[in-house]
Amino acid sequence: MSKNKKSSLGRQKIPIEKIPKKSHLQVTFSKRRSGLFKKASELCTLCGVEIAVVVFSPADKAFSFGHPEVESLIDRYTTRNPPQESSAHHLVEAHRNANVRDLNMQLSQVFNHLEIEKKRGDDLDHARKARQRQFWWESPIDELGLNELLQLKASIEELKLNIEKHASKFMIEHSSNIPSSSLLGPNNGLGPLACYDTFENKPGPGIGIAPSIPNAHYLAFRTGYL
Amino acid sequence: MSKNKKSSLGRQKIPIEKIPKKSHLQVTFSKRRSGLFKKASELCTLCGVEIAVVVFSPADKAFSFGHPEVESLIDRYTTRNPPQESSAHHLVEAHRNANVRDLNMQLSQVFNHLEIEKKRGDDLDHARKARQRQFWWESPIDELGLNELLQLKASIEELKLNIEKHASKFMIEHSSNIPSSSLLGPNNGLGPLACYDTFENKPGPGIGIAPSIPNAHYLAFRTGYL
DNA sequence: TAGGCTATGCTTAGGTT
DNA sequence: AAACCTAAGCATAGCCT
Repeated sequence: MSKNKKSSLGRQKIPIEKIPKKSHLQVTFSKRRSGLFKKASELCTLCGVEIAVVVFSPADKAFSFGHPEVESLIDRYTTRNPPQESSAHHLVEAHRNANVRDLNMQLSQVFNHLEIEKKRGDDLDHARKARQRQFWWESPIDELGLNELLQLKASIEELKLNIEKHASKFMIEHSSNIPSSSLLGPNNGLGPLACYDTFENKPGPGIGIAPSIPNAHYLAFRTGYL
Repeated sequence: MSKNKKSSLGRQKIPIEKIPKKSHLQVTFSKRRSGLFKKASELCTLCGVEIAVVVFSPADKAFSFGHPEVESLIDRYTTRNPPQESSAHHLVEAHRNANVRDLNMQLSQVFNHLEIEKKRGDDLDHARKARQRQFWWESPIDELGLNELLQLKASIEELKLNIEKHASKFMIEHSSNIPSSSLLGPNNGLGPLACYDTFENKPGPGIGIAPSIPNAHYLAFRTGYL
């Protein structure tokens, strides 16, 4: 932010000769390669011509750019294929289109995958944030107000009773012949929890960020978070 | 030359799309082709790499640049990239007219984005799974075994007591002058929960997925999930 | 490693010859 | 067409994150 010190000297002229420093060379190769490909693609688009570029990196890795496809252009170059309307050309053309479609397909697939992944990420993130908002009673206890504490206590009492019922049911089912219905009624185990619904959706007056009141069902028995 | 009229407007921006006017197109093709070859040769020299460029003009004439030679590089390229057209037949017709430059760019961009989103999704998902593993008692109650139920009940009883204490503390602090320490001791509110540590890390025998036992501290007072 | 930034050097659109 | 001119637009070297 000083006025007398430039943050950069800007582009400096370099001699067109082999760059001695490896790291430097690597950066230049990367930048100029993409620049070259961009120029090729622009020429391609502006003039509607077909271009293939193949570059072997310093590490001998092959990079290529081609419209339509490197292979078909190479083919055409080596065989000096005349254009238009010949059956051979139809094959080449078909191959070319096939490659274009292949690229399109890859793009579609990857794009779809991206959409899915993005949505998944968004959902997970949103759910996490919602959780933090919804389950305020899981905050440190010292941050809870009296109202929240009392509600939490009530919920927990109900929860405890429910746990006891289920424990009893469990013991009965696994240690005697007394049918559980005789103790617990026809409920399937979720039924008893219905009573906790009265705790639901009751706004918490003490805390602004609390959109709802905890209920024992959610506290311990919600099946999933995301 | 006149003093109030510039001899040239200089380079003007043009959209990267097919040039409609033939004469313009021809000039541009010529200029940009030589520019492209120059760029290629510079990259060649600067980085000591091998490059082949093949361009078919609008009149379908072949121009090429190559170091060392186009043919040898083509040879090298083709031997390393066995042509695969098996996937070519699964392709969608809809996008066949899109230009490859855009597709390549989109593909790269989308792919990069995908990598980022996927990693984000994986992280969130992993955290969620870790949660589910850690807080097994939040599974549906019917999936808990007797042992888990009993432990849960015990934890909840302790939790309830703790809640009551805090509620009392809260009421006292907000309605009288009696210091909370006289009722709760010097603990900061988290202290009393330490006793629940005995519940920790005791493997639940009934459920294979239960790596730990709940304790009231975690059950209600953990501050974050991810 | 990859991207972003900035100031220059380089390329090139639009003319003219 | 091809060669040259001008100046605006782009590419990119060096630095930083």
